[in-house]
Amino acid sequence: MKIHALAQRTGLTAPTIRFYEQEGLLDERHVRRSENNYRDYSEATVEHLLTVKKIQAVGFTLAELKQVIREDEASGLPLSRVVELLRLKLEEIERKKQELEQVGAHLTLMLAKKSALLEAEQRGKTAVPYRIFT
Amino acid sequence: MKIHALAQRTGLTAPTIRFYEQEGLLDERHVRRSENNYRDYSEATVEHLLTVKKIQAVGFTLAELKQVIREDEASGLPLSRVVELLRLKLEEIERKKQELEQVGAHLTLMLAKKSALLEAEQRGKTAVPYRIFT
DNA sequence: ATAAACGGTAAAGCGAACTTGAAGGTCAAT
DNA sequence: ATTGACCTTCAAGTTCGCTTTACCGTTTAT
Repeated sequence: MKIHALAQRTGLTAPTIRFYEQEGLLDERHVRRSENNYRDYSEATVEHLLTVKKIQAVGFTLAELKQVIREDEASGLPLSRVVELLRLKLEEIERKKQELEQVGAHLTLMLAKKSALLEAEQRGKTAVPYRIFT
Repeated sequence: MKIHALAQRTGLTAPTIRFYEQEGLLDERHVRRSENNYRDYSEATVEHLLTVKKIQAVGFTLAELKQVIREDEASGLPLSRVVELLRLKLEEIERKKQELEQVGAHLTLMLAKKSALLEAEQRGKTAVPYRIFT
């Protein structure tokens, strides 16, 4: 399978796949070349890249992914380690969510204040002095 | 007030303040120079930068901020416009939160599956074949 | 035979928000 | 007078995940 076919199958683009290779997200067996120096992929690579996409989709960065792949190549990545990594990432996501919640709450407050002010202004027809965003 | 003092007061660094100036986040009256060509700031700039920080903290980018500052300089930024901007940003934050929620849900599922597998493995003492992260 | 479609490489660009580095001028204290 | 702290500018580097550009070789179809 040549690179554009693989791209089709995985929903990535050819440059992205080359970039992933360069970044070490594909190990030796996924980087075979045919006579003409074209990259030649197997079904296994389709699987591999789909897995990469999944892991990325749940919030892992490419650097973390690379690390995981290397750990797996080296020692087979025990299940307990996978569970640990998932737990850590889940905590990270939760933290981010909370941050957003706080920002949202803050924004909601600001909005309420400004809306009230706006209504007062419209009712009283007199411009109320205020600061932008405070 | 010289730049490091301002940095102290605002919790920013001097390079960041210079960068903000360069990016147009400080208008003329915040960019005075004294004899020796050192930047010389007033209390008003402390206020201004703290406001910038606040707006940034609720999710506006520097580019958006710059835009807001320019609108305000030009036409005084009507309250109705501020309300509109806040509303839009709040929607954006909500969207991001939902994304994180979906990712979190997905991660939770993966974690549950792997945890179950891990327990089975420990109980049965026989390594269960599995794929990392699937 | 030739043109389109595909493959290859290397390097640069993007956007966001800064940080860091190089190379120098100024000021306060000893 | 000299050290060290602080100021200046301009340019380049950082991180992330790609995309784009430029330029070249190969294969396939007509």
